[in-house]
Amino acid sequence: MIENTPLVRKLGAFVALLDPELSVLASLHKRRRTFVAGRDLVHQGQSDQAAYILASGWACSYKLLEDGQRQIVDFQIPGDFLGLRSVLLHVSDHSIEPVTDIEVTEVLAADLLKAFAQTPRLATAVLWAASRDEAMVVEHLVGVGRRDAAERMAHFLLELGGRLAWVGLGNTDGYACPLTQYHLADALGLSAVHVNRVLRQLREAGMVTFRDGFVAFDDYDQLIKFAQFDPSYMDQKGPFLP
Amino acid sequence: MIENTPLVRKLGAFVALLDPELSVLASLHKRRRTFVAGRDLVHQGQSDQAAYILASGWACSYKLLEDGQRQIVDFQIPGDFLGLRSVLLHVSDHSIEPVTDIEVTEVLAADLLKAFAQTPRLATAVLWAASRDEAMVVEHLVGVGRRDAAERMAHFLLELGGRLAWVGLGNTDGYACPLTQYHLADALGLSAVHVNRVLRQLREAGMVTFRDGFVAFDDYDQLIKFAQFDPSYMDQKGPFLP
DNA sequence: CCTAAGGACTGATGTCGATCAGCCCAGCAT
DNA sequence: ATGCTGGGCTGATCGACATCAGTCCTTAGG
Repeated sequence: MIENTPLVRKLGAFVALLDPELSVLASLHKRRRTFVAGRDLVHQGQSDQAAYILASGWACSYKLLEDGQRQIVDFQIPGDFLGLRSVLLHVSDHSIEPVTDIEVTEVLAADLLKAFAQTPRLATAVLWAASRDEAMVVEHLVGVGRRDAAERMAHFLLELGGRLAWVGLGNTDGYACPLTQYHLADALGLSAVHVNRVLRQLREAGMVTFRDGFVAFDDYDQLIKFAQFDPSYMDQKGPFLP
Repeated sequence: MIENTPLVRKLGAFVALLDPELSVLASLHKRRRTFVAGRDLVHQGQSDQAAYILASGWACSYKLLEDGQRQIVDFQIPGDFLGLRSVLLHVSDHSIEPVTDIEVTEVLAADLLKAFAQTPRLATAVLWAASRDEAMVVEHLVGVGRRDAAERMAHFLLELGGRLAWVGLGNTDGYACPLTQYHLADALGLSAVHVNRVLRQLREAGMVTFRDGFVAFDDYDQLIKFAQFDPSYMDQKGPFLP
């Protein structure tokens, strides 16, 4: 029997992966490595030979400005690629920090490109996955550009919840969330102080409570409405490349 | 002789395209169509069977919020895909508006997927191109999240200049730019009023002048420094998939 | 010829969120 | 037991940018 990793689940949503593809995919999983929370595994500007697939834990990718400010671009949860773009572009345009201790499997650039050459359907599947990730970055951009702090926070917590539900780590009641308020601030383009106030505001409005590493949706429907959250772009469609 | 379109030039930067790939690419170019400025060619929520490759003119992709605000995610210039993500994800999560009258060639979803299956290297090349585009959206996100209005504007104008230079439509002196101040506002997450003030400020500082559809870099080096612009992520690397 | 409309531009006023300057608590190390 | 550190939390002040309310100019249309 072929293994059923988070990645296989993710890609399988787009193309019905056949045995040859699955075995190529399995052959990619090389060394298993672990990293401790807080110590970057990739630095901006570094040129990389390997990408990783996140097996457990949370990470975030971010960019640093010269004045020391940082913008978190995305959080990665199990099943996500780390540093795929770095490999394709030959150099990392961002840094990656584990939010918690994490486990990853290493994928060598050469192996990945070879795998694409051998199994075009796999390349298409990865392209699709990358598109979904990009759609999320775009949504993030819209939030930072055009939503006020509270809407932005609400939207962010909902999206994260959707992604987690998606890999079995959450539901409409809530989810475990190891992020600090500083992480939220850097992701949402706010100050940590203001993040705190906004969280209080949402809590007092009876919509979400984020406390002790747990996000609880107190009134899911109201929150969706408040955030103008459109769940459709996160819908899982069945495979359409047979 | 195989044709040399902007797209071929773009993809050729990553993989050395061979004759079979080039002919598959050529076979993608189906109907040629034109659209007039201002009338959307793709609507948010619409499900699409076709993507386009922009042959001439400028377009922009944007998302609309319920309250009527809009965020422009990216501008497309000749050689760029329009709506590639819509095709891959089966539904468009954004709208596309031609900024000027444009010419495009249509690419049918089915043809594209078939082309990927036949020529894996082409799929890899498109994945690479998509990664570069995503890197740009990420940079955009950083700007909107963490830079003040003037830096944001400066950075944006430089990046656009880089992309245009890249397809032969500009250089370090400046470039023709059909955008209105409203476009800039919607792209940068500012009000049109403030865009105007910021442009004045940059002009009076002797860095850039944007006037009458033309962006002139008055002091390129100073502007780069001011914007903390890192040109490296736009560097053209030679092909590395032989 | 006159009007309408879009785009650039400006001053006055208002507000959202940053910044500054702190307190409190839990866990951990000396 | 006593600091120290990281994270959560809070009030006061300040500033960047939005909003409002216009003017001016050019082009297009009746």
